[in-house]
Amino acid sequence: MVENTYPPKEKTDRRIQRTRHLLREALISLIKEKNYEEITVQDITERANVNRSTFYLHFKDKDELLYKSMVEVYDALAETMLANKKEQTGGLNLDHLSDAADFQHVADHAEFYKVILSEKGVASFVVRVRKYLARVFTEHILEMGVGSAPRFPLEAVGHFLAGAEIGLISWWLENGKKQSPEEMARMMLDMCAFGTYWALGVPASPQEEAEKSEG
Amino acid sequence: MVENTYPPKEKTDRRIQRTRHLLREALISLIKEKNYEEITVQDITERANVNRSTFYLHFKDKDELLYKSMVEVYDALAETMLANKKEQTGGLNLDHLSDAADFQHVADHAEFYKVILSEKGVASFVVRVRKYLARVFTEHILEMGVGSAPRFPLEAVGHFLAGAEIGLISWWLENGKKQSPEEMARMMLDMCAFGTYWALGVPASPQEEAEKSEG
DNA sequence: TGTATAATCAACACAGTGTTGCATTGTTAG
DNA sequence: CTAACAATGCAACACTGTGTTGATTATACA
Repeated sequence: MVENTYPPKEKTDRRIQRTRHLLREALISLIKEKNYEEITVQDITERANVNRSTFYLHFKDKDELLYKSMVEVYDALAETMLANKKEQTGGLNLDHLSDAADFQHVADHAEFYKVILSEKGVASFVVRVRKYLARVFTEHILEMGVGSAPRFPLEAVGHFLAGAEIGLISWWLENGKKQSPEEMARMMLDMCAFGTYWALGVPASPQEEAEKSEG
Repeated sequence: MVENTYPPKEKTDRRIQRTRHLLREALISLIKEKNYEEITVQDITERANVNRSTFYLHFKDKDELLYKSMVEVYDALAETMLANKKEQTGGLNLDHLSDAADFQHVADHAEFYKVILSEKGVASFVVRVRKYLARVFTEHILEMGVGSAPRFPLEAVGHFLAGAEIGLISWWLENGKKQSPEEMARMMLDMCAFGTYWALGVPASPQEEAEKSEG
């Protein structure tokens, strides 16, 4: 009897699991030491203690290895945010935009994100995540029902939020994750909702308050 | 007589200028077509119509070529922001944080930034710019004199702002720079000062307003 | 125009790649 | 437990790109 499941299981053999895991770990471990671009397949297989030809049985090249690792994390992120969205019950508001769930997700994959968001990291992944976040934020803003007169293009706001979140996350990871995911979510939410003047405990300058009430 | 100037002029010879310019342009042009990592020195010299060995008379490898191109832009950015800072006269406020000058700088180097911030771009440059912006923002916040009780670590706010600005810039460039630098600066400033609710023309939710006034 | 020096060209050893055929080992199903 | 077979190890291959060299040609500048 054929199982005919999708995605195909195919990973039953422990050797496959073991090899792929070793290669993945070796790559992550190497990215900590040198730029991704400088890493060779030889380096990876050497560290993984796997024959070089075996590498090619599993991956086309090192990019595919990285890509498949990324997709795994990326899918987990998407899943996290989707699940988070579904449990929303009416009364949508910006709270959702930075529910602790996404910071929790980052914490769960801290090592991966720390490496990949660093100077030694991979541009394509960061940009992809930023675009993904921007899309999610923008869609959510739409569902929230914006007021009669949004002052700026919604997409711009989405990208602003996405960039800001990545900025916060990078700072968080580089400084040893001293805050809890909940604290980080609160930071994100508060700064988005009330602005940075408020976050700093500084009153907005007079002319700006004037502009605000006139607008 | 020895000139002994610093930095050394050395670029008097037109041949040098010409060659380096050709190589730089070739690299930028190639990044538009394929990932930076896939580009070879051969590709670059071929497109620049320069002998491969000539390349090595000027640069150690393609990383150095890119790095020197980056530094040029990066220095220009730093200079822009420093000049901008100096002409501030008392009454510091967040306005400075996104004076149109930096968006103007990006506009002046639009092609470079568009490529380098894209999926095909270079992680190290983006991270470096983000960190630089975060530092500038944080320092400025300090000089501004924060209130007695900043609610979050100042560095976190700095990284939030830096990420947000990069998010906005990326969106701007990807969408064909339809806004003027001044419009972009206004977006950045307003969203930072008043928050995204305000930017969207949506009132903050009641419990948040309560939290705000209690804080 | 003369001279310094930049660019070209051909050739080199060397790194890493991607693939192959065959031997060896480990896993799983029966 | 054992047989079948799938995954891995191993050695060798052609190929591409690198970084350097020495001799030669082209050109900028004074």
